Formats: sequence, C-alpha cells, structure tokens
Amino acid sequence: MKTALQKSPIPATQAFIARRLDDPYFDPNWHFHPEYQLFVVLEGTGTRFVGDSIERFRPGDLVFTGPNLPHLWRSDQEYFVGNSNLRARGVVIYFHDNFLGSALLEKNEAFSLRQLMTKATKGLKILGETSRRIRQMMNGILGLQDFESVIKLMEILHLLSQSTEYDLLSSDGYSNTLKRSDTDRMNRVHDHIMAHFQQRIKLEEVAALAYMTPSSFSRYFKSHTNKTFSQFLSEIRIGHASKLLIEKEMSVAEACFKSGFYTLSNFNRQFKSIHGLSPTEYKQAYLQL
DNA sequence: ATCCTATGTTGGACGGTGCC
DNA sequence: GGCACCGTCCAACATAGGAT
Repeated sequence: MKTALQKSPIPATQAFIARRLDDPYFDPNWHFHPEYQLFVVLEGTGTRFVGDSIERFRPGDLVFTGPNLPHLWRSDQEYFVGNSNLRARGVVIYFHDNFLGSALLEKNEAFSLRQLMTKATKGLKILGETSRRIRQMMNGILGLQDFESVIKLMEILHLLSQSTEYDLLSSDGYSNTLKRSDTDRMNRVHDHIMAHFQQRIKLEEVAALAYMTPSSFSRYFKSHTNKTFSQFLSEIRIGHASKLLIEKEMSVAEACFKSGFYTLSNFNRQFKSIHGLSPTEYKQAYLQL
C-alpha cells in the first residue's frame, strides 16, 4: 500500500502539501524523506518508530519530524486482518526547509523557527495545550486555499516554535545511517518482528531475513537503530504489554504472557527498566489520571 | 526479590570480495 | 589503493527462565 505517508510528492508549483489519511492501516513501511512532516493521528492505535524512539501511538498523537529522519506509524496487528472494520485516520503536512525561502529563514525574526527545525531532526512529540491547538489548526488548513493556507502553516510553525510543550523523540546519540537500499531489508525485519513478537523470536531467524549471519546482523542492526536486537524487541513487547494493561485492563500475568514473555520475573525486570515503574505501579498510576 | 546458570547476543579482530 | 560491506572466529557479556 502506498499512501501519502510514504511518499511526499510536493508539486513544484506548491509550497506544501496537507492531506487527510483514511485507510485500513497506516503505511507499514519504515522510510525517510527530505521533507519536514507534521502528522496527527485522528483514529487508530499502534507503535510509532521515529529514529531510535519506540512508543505507542493513539488518537491525538502529534509528531513533527525533520528531513531524512526514518519513521513508521505501525498500526496494531488487528488492523491488518482482512475483514477488519478498523480505520487509521490522520492529517499529514509535508513541506521543504526552503518553504519560506532562505532569504526569510536566515533573518533574526526566524531565529526560533530555525531552532524548531533543528530540534525536528530528532523528532518532536507535541504535548498539552499546544498539541490541542495545532490539531485544530491542522484540521482547519484542509479547508483553506491559496495563500490563506500558507499563512495557516506559518501560524502553526510559529506556535510550535514558541512552545515548550514537547518531548524530543530520538536520543542525542542517534543519527540516520540508513541508505535507501537498506529500507527493504529493514522493512522485512520490522514486519517479521511486529508479526511475531508475541512468540519467541531468535536473532538467527531475523538475520536470515536480512540474508546475514547472526553476528553480522547484530552489528548491522545496532548501527542502524542505535539499539541492540534484544533492546528493540523488548521495547516493542513492553509497549504492547502496557497497552494490554491499560486499554484492556488485563492482569500483569496475562499481559506478560500475551506480549512474548515467558516468565513474570523477566517481564517485571524489563518493564521497570523501560518505564521506571513495575507493571502494577504503572497500571495504578494510569488509573489515577 | 534475589541468585544461578545455560544459552543467546554482542562486538573486536581480521580477512575476503567487489566497486570506484 | 582505498573503501564499504559482510563473513568467521571467539571471548566477554547479557539475558531468560528456573530455583529458592
């Protein structure tokens, strides 16, 4: 499936693109492109990969990514079932860094905007009131035409550049080392892990998908994701378990065994190392919100 | 919660291959 | 030749799962 999320064909005659997505699931391909991207999820749940960040996404999730930052909004597995009625809906805006023209961007008045664009190279998750306002404005921009839509995008970027309500997604140490030719291989790996993380997955079988030996693949994977294979797998499993604990109100043991863990002791250990809380504490903290 | 241990994973050192 | 990429070997380390 090719959707607007994968390609970003901004026609040479246009300053930017804003479009609504409404599909059975979001584009399942890990990829990157030279455009900035502002993406809000309106409907759907899954796991969001941005650089070396792995987090769950749900409606309202608003993320701003910079040029060539690899990303993927992977819908949950139930979205890929043939007769599923589930929908993945969102609004995405793409623009180039020269969208305002370098003449303006280099001036003092655009200082905070330049800072924003630098931060976006790590990926920004927009939070709180800023997120709520930007989501409204993104919805609004779809109904605008001509220069009015450009003004609205400038308003959005201005609001983003003035806000402190954000989290940086990728870690300081992350930089994209992927080449275009790597994305097919990494997508096979991603697909396999996302389809099978609830069972045992061995490095060896994933390495085979990449046509590499386990040793080479281990190094290759770490160099491109900034995580070891085990860390990566563990974060996906814990993300899934967190969802089960909160959204399905499952018991800790149930969530553990349905997320690819085979012992509670290991599950508790991994959970705490990622969330800083035990599964029970995490569940209680959420229910008190 | 903590410890123990078999097993799996990681990454350094080094070498081979293909490409520019 | 220089470089990128990957394989092999192997020691060190990390982890999973079981025992207490």
